[in-house]
Amino acid sequence: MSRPAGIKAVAERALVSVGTVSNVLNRPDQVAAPTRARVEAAMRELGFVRNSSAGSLRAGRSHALGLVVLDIGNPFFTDVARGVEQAAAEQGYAVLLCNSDGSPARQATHLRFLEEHRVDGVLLTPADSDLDRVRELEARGTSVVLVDEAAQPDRCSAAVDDIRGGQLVGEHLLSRGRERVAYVTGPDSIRQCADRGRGLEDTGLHVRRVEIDALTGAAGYAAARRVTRTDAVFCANDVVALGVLRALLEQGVRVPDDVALVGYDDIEFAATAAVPLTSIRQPALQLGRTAALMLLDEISAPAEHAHQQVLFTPELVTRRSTGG
Amino acid sequence: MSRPAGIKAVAERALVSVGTVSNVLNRPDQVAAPTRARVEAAMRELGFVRNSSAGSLRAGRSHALGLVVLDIGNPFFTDVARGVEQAAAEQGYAVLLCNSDGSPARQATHLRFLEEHRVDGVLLTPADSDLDRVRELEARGTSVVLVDEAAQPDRCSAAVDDIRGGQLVGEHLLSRGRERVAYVTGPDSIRQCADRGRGLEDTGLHVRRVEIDALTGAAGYAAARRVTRTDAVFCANDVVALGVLRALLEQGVRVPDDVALVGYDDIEFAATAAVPLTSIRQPALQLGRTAALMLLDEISAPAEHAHQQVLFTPELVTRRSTGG
DNA sequence: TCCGTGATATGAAACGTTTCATTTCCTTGC
DNA sequence: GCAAGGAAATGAAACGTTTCATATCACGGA
Repeated sequence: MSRPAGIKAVAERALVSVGTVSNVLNRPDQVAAPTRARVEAAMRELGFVRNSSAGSLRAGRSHALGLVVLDIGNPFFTDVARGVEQAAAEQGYAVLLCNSDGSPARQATHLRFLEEHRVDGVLLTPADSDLDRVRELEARGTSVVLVDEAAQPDRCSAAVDDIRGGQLVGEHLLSRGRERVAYVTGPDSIRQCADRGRGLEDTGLHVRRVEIDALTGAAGYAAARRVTRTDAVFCANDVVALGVLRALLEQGVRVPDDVALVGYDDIEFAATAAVPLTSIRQPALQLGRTAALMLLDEISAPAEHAHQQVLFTPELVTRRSTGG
Repeated sequence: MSRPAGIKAVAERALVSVGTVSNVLNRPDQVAAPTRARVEAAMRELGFVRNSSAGSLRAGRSHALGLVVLDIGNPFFTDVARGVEQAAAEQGYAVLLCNSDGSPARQATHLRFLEEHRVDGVLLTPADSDLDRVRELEARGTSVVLVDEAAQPDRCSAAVDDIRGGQLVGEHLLSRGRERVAYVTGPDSIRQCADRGRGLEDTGLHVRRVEIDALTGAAGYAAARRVTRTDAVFCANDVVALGVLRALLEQGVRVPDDVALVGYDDIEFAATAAVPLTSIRQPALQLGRTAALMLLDEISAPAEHAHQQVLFTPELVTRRSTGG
């Protein structure tokens, strides 16, 4: 299997120099129409496919962005990814999508991979409160924008106010007369979990933490057994909440009569749940879009670029799981 | 911003040749321990990160696979992706994940992107019954394995028997005494949709097709209005079914008393739905794994490789939406 | 003493682009 | 008839690796 036809073979067939073929590829308007037509014909005939390795090696940029999300199984993040891809595509950038599944080790592996591929910038939902690797990445020249995580002034970020989200939940539960709430959440090293809990506690509710090691439906299902003597359960996200819901219903617990239940993210499936789920809506698509636009701005004009920390406001969506 | 340190800078600092540095990277056991240590130290000190563009340019392979899925928003496909990534990682391959969203145009864009990146192979869930682009890809030397789609003997594939899945649904509905079923589905150009419908009709049920243009919850919700005079609804997948379910409940239709409802894929959220959903379970993870293994086998030993068409069998999971 | 051998290390060529200084060829105005 | 200028095309260098034929060295055996 010989190597596929390159720019050189195309040049020979079209009777032009390789420089001209490259120009057809990258600055078509600087090539006379008939020449261009000849080159394009040659490309078609030879089945030419540009080798982007060679291109980015020489050019020093790849026209690709990296996106590392926390959990590709969570519809919230697929929406974020969609937003990123939209914005990137509009400017001719491709997106390499990676899933850390909340593991710092996998995150590190992916960042390394993206850096080896010389992506022009990285969008990261950190799985790790320790941003040293991110700083190293930046030190070597790769721009990083944090997604769903607020940053210091030395970096761009787009996030949603999780503390406020937690408060919204707390206030809502209080208004429904609930006072003893269990908070089913991941480890505090996941900032979203910590902040939502903090917001909840801000409202003065009596909160008991029930920690799980993965934000999955299965983990939520299993954790439901540990939820006792409460009149409300708040889960760090909807996926977990739906797992908890299933367990509660199987145990014969009435929702919301015995226990109110609140999730987070307002994923599509929250509305179709056995008991439609009260949740916190986040502008996922816009979060991704905004983050990508900031990154692209930084990439295209590093000099004039000013770092920005955008903070979106979450929104309470009440449904039957808290009494509708 | 100067370019990051390369193999050459490392070589200078460690007082060895570039060849030796490359050996440390690729054949560490052929380098004497003290030399290797010196080189590794130099790498650390310079913050060396290998440039994979240069590597794959020269080597002719990228140690990366491409995966194009139909719908990243469907948990079924994220499970497939997980299976693929697992298998790939075990053999030191990375996976570039792309989402066609069912659009042939987006699929074509992604295939082009993957080819330009010279991935060593592609896993594809076709958005398009026309496989000409795939054949071109293969003709230029990229192996392709079809996922969730049965192939001819000239290509590997891993799929689940969708006709059988449709039959399972039909038989089940008949056993529950339902006779007039609406099939809410995407265009027949999506083979999964066509086959599941065919299987359903095989059982002799009276089937009325209700076509939607995207397999989303929203489309299902909207389509529910067009479902009339039936005692059962079968949806091409669970995401759609959950949308239909929401609409039915809002309309005051009782499920399953008035209308039985069946989905497909058995995604996690099917079990926690307002009315837990009868569905067809598919071995998503294993599907991805198997496909990836076949692809990797073809890549590593093209000569001995024999194409295989694996067909998994789907499984009916009955829940309350069809009377439990 | 000398040769053969195996373990290490070397250095230059090659991979397929992009870039840019230069050349070639036409137009245009005087 | 000629210079100036612009448009179009050229060709060689460079990007950072991998690979491979070759060089170097130490050691054991004859």
